[in-house]
Amino acid sequence: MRNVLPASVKKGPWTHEEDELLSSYIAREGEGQWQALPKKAGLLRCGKSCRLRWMNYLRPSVKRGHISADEEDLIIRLHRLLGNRWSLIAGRIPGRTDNEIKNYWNTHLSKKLTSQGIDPKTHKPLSSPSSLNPNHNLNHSSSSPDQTKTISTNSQENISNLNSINPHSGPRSDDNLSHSPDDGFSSFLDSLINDEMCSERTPTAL
DNA sequence: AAACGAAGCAACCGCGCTAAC
DNA sequence: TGTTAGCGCGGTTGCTTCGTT
Repeated sequence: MRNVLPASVKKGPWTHEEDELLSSYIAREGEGQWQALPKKAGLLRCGKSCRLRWMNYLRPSVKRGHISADEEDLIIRLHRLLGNRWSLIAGRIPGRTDNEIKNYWNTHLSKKLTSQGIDPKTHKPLSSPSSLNPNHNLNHSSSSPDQTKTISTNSQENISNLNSINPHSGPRSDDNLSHSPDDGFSSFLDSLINDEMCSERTPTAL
């Protein structure tokens, strides 16, 4: 019933012409109506593919390229707080998309933390008994299906707090790249990040 | 210079949530 | 109240590029 695509729907890498069609259509008509968009824009893509392409690549506010040390540090802190909630993390880093952050984490940061002796899932020392989980004794088996579903205890606690503050559908954010720094959710997240920074500097304060 | 493997990244897939009917 | 369609998210896949032998 869902996602039944006509055989003519194109897949694979986007061409420059397709990008132009999509960008010009959204410039004229705006975002939304993704299911109807491909037909109206003259694209042989599914709506999902169009949305993804726009969100992750074509949108003017998307900042592509090198991730700075500050951004990297922020990603690590946010991941410690939120776990694999990439859209939430992306929402705190202007111009970065959830997909980009997810990829960067999987290809760079998880390895970096591991090389530093830190479990990238729990953010605890790999040698610490508390970080040992019977489900993932083999730290290098990154392709293990259950590994990706695991969220640290700290993260889960924080997420439950976040959900209670942000009651509309928990992890969802209306716009990954837009910010509303005045709302309670955002303030709460800021305070969590600050707490993290303080506790790192004074570990005994825990 | 060619072959091979590893790493990086764009894109796809499946699922869950929500709003509309 | 139940069903359906649309949207968005996280996980995974597969292609491309880069590095090593």
